[in-house]
Amino acid sequence: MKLNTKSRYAVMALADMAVFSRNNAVSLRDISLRQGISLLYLEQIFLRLKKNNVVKSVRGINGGYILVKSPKDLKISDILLALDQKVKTVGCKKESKKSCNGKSTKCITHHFWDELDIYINSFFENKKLSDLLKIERQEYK
Amino acid sequence: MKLNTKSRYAVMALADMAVFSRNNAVSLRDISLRQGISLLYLEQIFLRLKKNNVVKSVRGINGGYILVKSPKDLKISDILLALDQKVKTVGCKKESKKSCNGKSTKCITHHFWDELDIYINSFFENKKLSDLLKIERQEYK
DNA sequence: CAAAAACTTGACTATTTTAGTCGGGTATAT
DNA sequence: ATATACCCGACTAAAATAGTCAAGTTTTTG
Ligand code: FES
Ligand code: FES
Repeated sequence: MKLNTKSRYAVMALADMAVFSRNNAVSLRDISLRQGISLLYLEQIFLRLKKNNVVKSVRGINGGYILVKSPKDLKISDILLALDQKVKTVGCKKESKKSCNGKSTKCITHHFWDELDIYINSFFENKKLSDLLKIERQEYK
Repeated sequence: MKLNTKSRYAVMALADMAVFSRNNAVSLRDISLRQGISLLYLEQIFLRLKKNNVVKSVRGINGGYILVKSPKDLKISDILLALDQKVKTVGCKKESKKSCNGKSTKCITHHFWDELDIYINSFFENKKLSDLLKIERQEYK
């Protein structure tokens, strides 16, 4: 049960922006250098963040990205959602008639995993980007 | 963020045992038929459950497996642990000096993922196998 | 004893997912 | 003009996953 790097880097990059932007756009190049994330990979990630309205872009020479919401209002779940990373610990969909094992009845553990999904998602729902910064600010210059 | 099938099938199979054993050993063949899980795959899973003392085996003709603890006392985390599925949402190890991005300092989001891991693990720590059955019993014959 | 049921074990493999890279754009400030 | 930085689809190497296979051993029962 691992988070993929895309989600992790997204959160990392947005946290970086929250720390280093002073109301101006932050370029991916800077984020890449500070956080040690491949620039090309960041581009791919920010494409989706932009499409899902988490950031907006400024093109041209002093361009970069800007957070749409303030870190206080940006839920971590918004970030994960932008990257299709809704937590779904098992493949079995709530809606579909078919259960995970192909049978028509739900498997014996179905409800349990549902409960787990809700539990984890609520963690991400209740955390804001600003919550990360509070804790890390002392350690990180 | 998905659970692998090994862990899911393990929980499923043990729940099956809890329901269908009447103090006698339950054969993998029966579990396989009831739950629709490949027998060969179950063998692989139970090997580990046995090594980690979650079940014990009875060989020979009316053999099978028996839960070591009662469902009331068997934590879901014990099951996951037996399958090396400790929840570790990011690759970065607590102990190691190296952080996830290869730098010597921990990344800006490190603490957050730590918190998440603890949160999720506590879910598994606090759930017992018997908790699954309570809920499912009505739905499942 | 023989045969069948059921556990034991390591190795092997196809498929899928992940974690990126690449190439060729377009917009804009100076 | 030109450098900087976003834009976007397609591609790929490597790792993880989900499972199979082969070749056993042990124990019960007829
Ligand atoms: S039927 Fe939903 S998890 Fe198995
Ligand atoms: S340094 Fe630990 S998660 Fe990045």
